Amino acid sequence: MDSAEFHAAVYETVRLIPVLKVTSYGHIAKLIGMPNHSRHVGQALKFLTPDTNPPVPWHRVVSSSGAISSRGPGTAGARLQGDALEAEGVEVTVTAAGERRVNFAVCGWFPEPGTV
DNA sequence: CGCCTGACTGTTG
DNA sequence: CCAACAGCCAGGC
Repeated sequence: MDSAEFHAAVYETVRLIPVLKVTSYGHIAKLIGMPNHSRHVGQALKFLTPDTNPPVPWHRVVSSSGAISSRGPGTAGARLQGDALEAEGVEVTVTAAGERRVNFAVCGWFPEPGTV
């Protein structure tokens, strides 16, 4: 699988995430058969732009702990992701440190590979 | 070929 | 809950 196929696989999988559900980078990696490529899932997602077509609901992908990883300077990206999730009706918790996280117990989506 | 980086993860104390 | 560590691997230099 080359880089382009990897990206495509990640995008396809992310589009499978139901509304009001979120999952983790690591799980996306497992679903596409590459359990050790969690970092590259993030790399594939950052390659996306608001104009990407068809659209990919990347905001439904967070770290394994449910926290939204801050990328780049400040919390701009994480804030936008949190807003996008809230806009869809997902419960987003904001800690005292301003860190955004989602409640996996309520909206976690972790199907076993092969069952999707 | 080696070294560093990163939208990561799991274990340990 | 948080910090430190140790794996992980493609991509840029």
